[in-house]
Amino acid sequence: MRLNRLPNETKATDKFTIIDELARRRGFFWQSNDIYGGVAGFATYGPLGAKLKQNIERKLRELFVNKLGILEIESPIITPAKVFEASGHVDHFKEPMVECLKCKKRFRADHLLQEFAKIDESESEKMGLKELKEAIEKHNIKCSECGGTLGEPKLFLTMFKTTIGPYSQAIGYGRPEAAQGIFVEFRRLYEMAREKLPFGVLQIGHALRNEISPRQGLIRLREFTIVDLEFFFDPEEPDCLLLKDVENEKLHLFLAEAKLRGSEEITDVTVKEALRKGYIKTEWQAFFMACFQKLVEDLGVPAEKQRFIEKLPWERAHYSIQSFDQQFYDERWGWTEVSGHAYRTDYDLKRHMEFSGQDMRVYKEYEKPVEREQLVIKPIMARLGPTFKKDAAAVAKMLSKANAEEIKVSIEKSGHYMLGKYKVLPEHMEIQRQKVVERGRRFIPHVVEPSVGSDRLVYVALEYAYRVKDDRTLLSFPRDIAPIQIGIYPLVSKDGLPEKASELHEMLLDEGFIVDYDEAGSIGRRYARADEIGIPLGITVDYDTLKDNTVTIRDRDSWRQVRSSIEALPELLCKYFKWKINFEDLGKPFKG
RNA sequence: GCGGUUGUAGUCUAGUUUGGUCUAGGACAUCAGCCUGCCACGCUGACGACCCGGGUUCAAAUCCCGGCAACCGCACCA
Repeated sequence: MRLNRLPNETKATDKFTIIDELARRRGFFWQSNDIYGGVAGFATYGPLGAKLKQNIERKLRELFVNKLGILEIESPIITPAKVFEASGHVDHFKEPMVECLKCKKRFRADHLLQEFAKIDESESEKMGLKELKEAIEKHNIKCSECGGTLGEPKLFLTMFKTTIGPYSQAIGYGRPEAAQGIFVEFRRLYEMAREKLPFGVLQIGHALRNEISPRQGLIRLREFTIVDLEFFFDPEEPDCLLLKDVENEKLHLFLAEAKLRGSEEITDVTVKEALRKGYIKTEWQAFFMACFQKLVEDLGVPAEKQRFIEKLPWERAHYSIQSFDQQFYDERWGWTEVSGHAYRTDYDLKRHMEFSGQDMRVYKEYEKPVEREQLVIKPIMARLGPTFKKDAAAVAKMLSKANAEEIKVSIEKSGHYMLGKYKVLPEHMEIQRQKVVERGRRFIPHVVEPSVGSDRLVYVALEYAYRVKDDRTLLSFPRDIAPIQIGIYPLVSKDGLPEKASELHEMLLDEGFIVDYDEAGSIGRRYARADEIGIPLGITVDYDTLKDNTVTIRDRDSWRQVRSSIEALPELLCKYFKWKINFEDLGKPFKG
């Protein structure tokens, strides 16, 4: 990611600062462990923030788990080292750094070699520390800032490492992504999906990344909540069954090809076009990108403030062959990631298959069994034995595994076949054409992975909800994510109004709404307080309520009011919060 | 990690240059009470802070050193 640069003197009143202050003051989030000075990269959610986050995650679950039938699991954060050795994280999730001995500037060792020694990326990535050191010395690379000598390259592993139990050799890592918790359970999950592809598994949970220098509040944390969705499909049947639902959605793509040209050109295409023109390699990936655009839109970010930026090959994670980052436009930080969309292919399952020895393949039956002729080599042990003696068994095994066509060609041409160091002759084997019936095939499913940071969604929702109206702050949350749904206020705190309002409060709580009761201060002040934490509706109990059991309902964003009877409230409010009706439908216009 | 700037109640801040009535002032918020008739009214009162640790000094919010944290820049960012 390239953050847009800001002028040196940032206005003290930019949105980030305001939201940071508001968040602390009203209890959305703040830096953890403050009484001990705090440490960067950890945040605590207060009562409102915790609720906001839950609501956003609930929305995500409604979309993916409830509507699309994606399976949700929950797996541990601490994971045995083996898992991340298999996943490639132990090798890749670290950065070789060198420090200039003179000016103390630090650089990525591999990047230096790419830049100054023209060693290509794939090569420099494979280098160990020694090789890096030697290469730096050989090419006489100096500090690009001050010309000073560079120190020893050192690796910085960005996973948190720990030991499991009292055994120091039992190494564990804090997971840097929730995805591996899904991959390692693939076999069971596949059974739970009734052994059918495609299917998806989602996990929402904490992940740990020991960032070198986290900043930007909720945007970059060392411990954060990640939502990983692994969607498994048959690479030979990559069609997305749900593409119809999104194919005409417009996506703003910032393609790698444009980036390479140094251009900031945005390609505006529909999902359908993006696939047809090959901008996005797999249908399911395009589908999820459209879903996430919609989701972020529903959190308050208009589509034109969003884009998908394609990662350049060397920017991509080790497991991905195509990645897009979903970004939103942030006033302070510029284009900022909310989600990543990686085509992980069969990388992870394949690696776990290799490292664990467990079969991660699925079996798919053909519609009709396929009959085909196959050349089969049958070793004749009676002849192999006398020729190869104690190696005979090994030769026979190799022979059965070898490419039959190749052997046949070789034997027809030269009368023998070289099987490694063994020379095998026609008499050692029988070459047969066999009819083979194949009823299905085994393969490792491919995976597209949308991955999103909950904390970033919370931040984006806050930033885009922030408004100032008549010098008053309000958080204009979409009504379905607002931490508190309804405020109940007696117009004045006397003459029985508080009692009546409390009754209404109890009643709405009983109906399952999240309701706040407030009788402190003037009515205007209470409205203002409520606006600042984004309560969508305010219900005021006044003197008429005592007479005819009606109340006023106030809209946070327009400050308009309608009047409605108390009995009608539960149903009306329920519909309102499900977006079935609008504010005006809640009652008759009212002028206070 | 480096460099620059900074660190005073829940929040924003005055005071730091030139050490001393600073027992640290104000505003907003919060709480208690009065008031209240639809958009931060007013009044009375209460709660509440010098980032942490050393040092210099008769005396430190103020000066010095170290740590921590934040912001900005560099670097990093699957």
